[in-house]
Amino acid sequence: MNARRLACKIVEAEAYYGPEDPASRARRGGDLRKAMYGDVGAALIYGVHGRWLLNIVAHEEGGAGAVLIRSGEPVDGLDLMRKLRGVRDPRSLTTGPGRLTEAMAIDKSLHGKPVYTGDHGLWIELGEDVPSSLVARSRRVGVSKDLPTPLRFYIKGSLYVSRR
DNA sequence: CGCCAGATTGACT
DNA sequence: GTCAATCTGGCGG
Repeated sequence: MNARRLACKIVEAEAYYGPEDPASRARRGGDLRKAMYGDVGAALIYGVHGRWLLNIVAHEEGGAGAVLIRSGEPVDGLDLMRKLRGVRDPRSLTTGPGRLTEAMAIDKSLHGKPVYTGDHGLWIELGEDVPSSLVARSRRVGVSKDLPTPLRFYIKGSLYVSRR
């Protein structure tokens, strides 16, 4: 096992659509908008409130959108995560979008990289199947202008979900 | 170049 | 529960 590998299981995510979504960054201009229309499966990383947030570009042909990775359950490299975060409690390591990126050493340098290959330091693998009975949904967290549709998905009962 | 909103967090009452 | 520090990207001048 590679001591430098940092791994966690994604337990919480949110969907963001294109310009029709009032909370979407595709609504504004610039590089973020371009990225949301760009290659599906690319990491989309941007800063808010002094933190980095990890998204994966996801949309239909010709559309725009992304999935925000909000929370994870630490799997590998806990010691290094503790060092990066400066806390010991596993629940405060990767629980929350800003905490997750800090614990996993994710920053803007990984922006635009595809997450389905591992040759640049960041990748996502398929894990075990999660029965849909274990997936709960709610409205998005921290969004000032949310859609009426619940677009946050998380694993029911997981201790590593940011909000219950 | 300055202003300001924001998909957050941690400290505090 | 409340509140302010944080800093990047977008946008106006």
